[in-house]
Amino acid sequence: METLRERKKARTRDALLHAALELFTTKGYEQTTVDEIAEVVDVSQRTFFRYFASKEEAAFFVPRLTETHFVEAVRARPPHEAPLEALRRAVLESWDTINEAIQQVVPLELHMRTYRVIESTPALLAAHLRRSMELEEELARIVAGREGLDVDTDHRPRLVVAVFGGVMRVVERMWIAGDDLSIEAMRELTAAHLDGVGPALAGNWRASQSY
Amino acid sequence: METLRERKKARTRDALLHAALELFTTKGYEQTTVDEIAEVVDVSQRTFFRYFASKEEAAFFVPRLTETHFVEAVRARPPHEAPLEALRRAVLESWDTINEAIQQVVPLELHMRTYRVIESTPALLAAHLRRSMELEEELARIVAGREGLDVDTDHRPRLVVAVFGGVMRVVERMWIAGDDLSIEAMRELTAAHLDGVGPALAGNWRASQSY
DNA sequence: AGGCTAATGTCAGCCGCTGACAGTTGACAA
DNA sequence: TTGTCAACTGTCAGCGGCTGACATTAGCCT
Repeated sequence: METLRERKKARTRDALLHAALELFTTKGYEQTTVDEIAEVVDVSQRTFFRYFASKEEAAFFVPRLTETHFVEAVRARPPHEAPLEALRRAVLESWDTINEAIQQVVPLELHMRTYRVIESTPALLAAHLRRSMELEEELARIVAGREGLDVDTDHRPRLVVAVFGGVMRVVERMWIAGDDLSIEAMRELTAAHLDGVGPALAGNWRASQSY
Repeated sequence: METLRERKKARTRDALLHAALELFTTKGYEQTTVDEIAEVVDVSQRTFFRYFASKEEAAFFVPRLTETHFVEAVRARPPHEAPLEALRRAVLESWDTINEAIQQVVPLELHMRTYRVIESTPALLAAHLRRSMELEEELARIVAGREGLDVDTDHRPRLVVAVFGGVMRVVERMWIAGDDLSIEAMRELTAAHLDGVGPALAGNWRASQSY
């Protein structure tokens, strides 16, 4: 059974998150002060920083959820799949199942708008890229593990992951720039672009020699 | 002939830059306050911000020089070279000629140490990655221009550039992590790694079909 | 009911950064 | 050389993100 205190905390956090994203997407990230966010929820500014380590963290709360969701999907892939194939299936699969997880926290449409803000706000874009880099490092280790390789001596895991990450970033930008902000549109873009690079890199590593 | 006023300005800027980098590399970027930097040079904090738009900008002053140097080297490459080949030659070439340009502003060794700070300071790393992304966009357009392609319809320019950028970032990290901080070491790492990926992507585009 | 602890508010303060205004110093012509 | 103009600088006041310390409130548990 969930205690009252816990429910209250969850409600405050959700309210803060919702207020923050709503303000970010309407008046812009930089134009929004933490005081404003706190005022909407009617708590002190100090309380905001007890829930979120920084203003930035509020913007990235949902993206963090989708990340862990995706990484788990990658780990769950059968080991016989080629690396890029496993990554590909994991993204597409997680796109399908992430919706409900997101919507329990924030309206999907608000999340979409937030992505646009992230991409168009220099400070947030920078943070996003750094996080992507950390994610790629994690993925490289997973891929290396699947293939029985050492990520420090064999560079191929990092290479595929880098290519994969590069494609995903391009897809993100196209999705955000386009009109259709639906998950289906994202699915299609992802599939099409990954199919494009696939042939160039999806060879059977275990049989081929390294470079 | 250079006026006294201009010389004074240049001297102040150099002093601020030097003091900033020296402090960043000894006590760390976050631990260094702008007041401290200004105090070393014996100017007001306000003056610092008249020379550098932000504390960050001081850290990236020299990197910005090397960037423009490199981009110009790429533009100068003969158009018959394949894209990746042109990029490869441009980096290696600019490594050789950038030294003097740097040393006119800051001791080379201080610049090296600064790179380590950038890579190990989250906020700086994030800014560095964002700048890399902007640079890749510029390079993609240059490559597309050379090949007579439209960067918005044909994704191959962005792909090579992304791969190139990915390799360069890996090389940067290895160089910084290693003991040999010389330009020669950087040259070797760059050459070796680019030779590795080359074969996989250096085909003759104009003859081959797009995917 | 009352003690314990988690959650919150308040306050003071640091740091990055900016606008406004005044004072100083170099440039340049009369 | 001197006086005028423009550039450079210092000072000050203030905003916004963020933090530590301490007091207060509110839920939990016996």
